[in-house]
Amino acid sequence: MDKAQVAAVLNEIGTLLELKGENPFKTRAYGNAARALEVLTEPLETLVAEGRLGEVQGIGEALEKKIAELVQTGRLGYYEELKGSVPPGLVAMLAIPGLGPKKVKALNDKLGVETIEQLEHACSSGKVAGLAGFGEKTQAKILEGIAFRRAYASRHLLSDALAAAEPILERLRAHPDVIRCSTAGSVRRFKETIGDIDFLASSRKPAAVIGSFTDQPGVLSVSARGDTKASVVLAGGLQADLRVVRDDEYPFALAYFTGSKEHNIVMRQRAIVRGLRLNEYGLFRSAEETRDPARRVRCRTEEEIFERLGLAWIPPELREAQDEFAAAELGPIPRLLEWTDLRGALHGHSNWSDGRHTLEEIADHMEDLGFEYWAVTDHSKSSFVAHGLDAGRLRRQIAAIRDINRRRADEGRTFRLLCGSEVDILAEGALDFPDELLAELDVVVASLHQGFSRNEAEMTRRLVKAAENRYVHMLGHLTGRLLLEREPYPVNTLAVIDACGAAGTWIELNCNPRRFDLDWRLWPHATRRGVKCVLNPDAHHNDQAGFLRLGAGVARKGWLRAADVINTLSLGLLQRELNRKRGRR
DNA sequence: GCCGTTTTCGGCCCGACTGTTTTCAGTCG
Repeated sequence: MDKAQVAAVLNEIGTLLELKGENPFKTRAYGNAARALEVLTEPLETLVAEGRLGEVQGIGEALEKKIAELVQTGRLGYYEELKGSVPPGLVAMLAIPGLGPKKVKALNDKLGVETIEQLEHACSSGKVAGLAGFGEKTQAKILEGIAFRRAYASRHLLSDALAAAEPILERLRAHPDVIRCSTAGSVRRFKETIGDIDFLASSRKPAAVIGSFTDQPGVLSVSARGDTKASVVLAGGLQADLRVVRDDEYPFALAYFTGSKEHNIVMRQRAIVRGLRLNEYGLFRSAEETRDPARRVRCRTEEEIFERLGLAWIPPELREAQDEFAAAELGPIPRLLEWTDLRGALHGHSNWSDGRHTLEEIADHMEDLGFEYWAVTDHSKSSFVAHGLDAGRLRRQIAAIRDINRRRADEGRTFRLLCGSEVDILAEGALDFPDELLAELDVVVASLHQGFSRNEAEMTRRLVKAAENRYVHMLGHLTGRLLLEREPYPVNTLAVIDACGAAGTWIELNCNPRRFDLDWRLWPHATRRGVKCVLNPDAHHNDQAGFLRLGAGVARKGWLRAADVINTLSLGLLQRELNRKRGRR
């Protein structure tokens, strides 16, 4: 079993233990261990084989044994026994708002409910309202939750959340009673998928701000509305929450509601060690009084809160309780990539394959946006559903691009299209075009589009072989995942990263919001191995140049700086790097 | 189940809200 599978089992054990009514700290330990595994940069098997698993923070004696059993045998007796003792439908019920482990357990114990369908039936017939601790409102809320779940997905793409958030934030900014406002939560942290959208505002008249929020266009229903807090459901099933605080509380509330939960826990622990107490209202000098402004440490910005806790300011994207505290203790966090650092992109499509626009339209649009270069990398012949190019059409496209560039040069314009291909990686890692043809191109992206059902060893071998080809500049969307749709194909990403490091091959961060592939969690490891990143929109339409802005936020989550990203280079320096891979000067 | 410059036991982040209660448990973020 690989670490992702082990982590999934540990998370599930945590959930199952919750449903059995176990000590909440024990159940949390499983979640913590799963998170610790996800960011390991050494192969899990190595740690297990060398008996060093216990050295990982969050993994003790008991979990070390359980994880070793999973890695070595692919099974865990404890897990199977536990799983057998809890009806699988109970886990699904936890996803219904208002239902936690205690209530689900009560429903199961007292009514024998084991599935969501049975729960719906029990609610409809009024049995749930009669239980101790339940009532009419809870029963109605459960029914509503079941219907909502059926109608909408529970998580959303970052791009959808941002598109919904921007007009709401504009409206807040324009409101006369709003002093400061921001998105918070996972949107502000640029998580690749989002549960709900959080907003924070400061005001002297919270009721007016709350009213404007719940009454705005696009709100389908209001699920909660208090004095300082409201929740609404937007079109598409997205939920949006607004908290309104006093302006002197704003920086504390912003830090608090940005999270992540795990990051906040460490922040609070740091406060406690310093004899302070941290919550969403402030940082306080007394352990007892947690609202009194007179005892609050004065901080006007998030920066000052971090400073008071012995830390440099941590950009929201990094607040995932991974390595940000260790880094922020040492001094300022390095300047992370900004999307405005990007000078162009190296993976995009035209209407020669499955893109929308002509070469001229692409050149004009990208030049207008201020880019210096843009690579056209249409599909190769094996991707026939995408109208992949054969050798003849590719050579004609090269000529067409050279012609466009020549005309621009004559007019004294510096923008250039680059000739490229997104060449298919075939079985056994062979490429869809011969090396002689690849050598005629400026840029080569190698990607997998077929044969996803091979096993991990084969998939890894194919990618490693492609990475070792001197004409391949980078691997495209390395794991093939489609967020909320399709899992990554099985591949040993660490081994592929190592091979890229050795061969000087770059790895793409595909900025299509359905992909964001390679995952941000792996970039710190890739950077340590000397692998450069390329931020690519994989654009099929000119509007998709905007994907680069989203991708830059995700790149920041991976601690990427401008120097780690190839397409921050000017055209001249880029061309030198493109040639260097091929052993040319 | 983990962890230790209060180290092998006794803690483990903390407050708001909701609905069900008559003093609070459960859920959520």
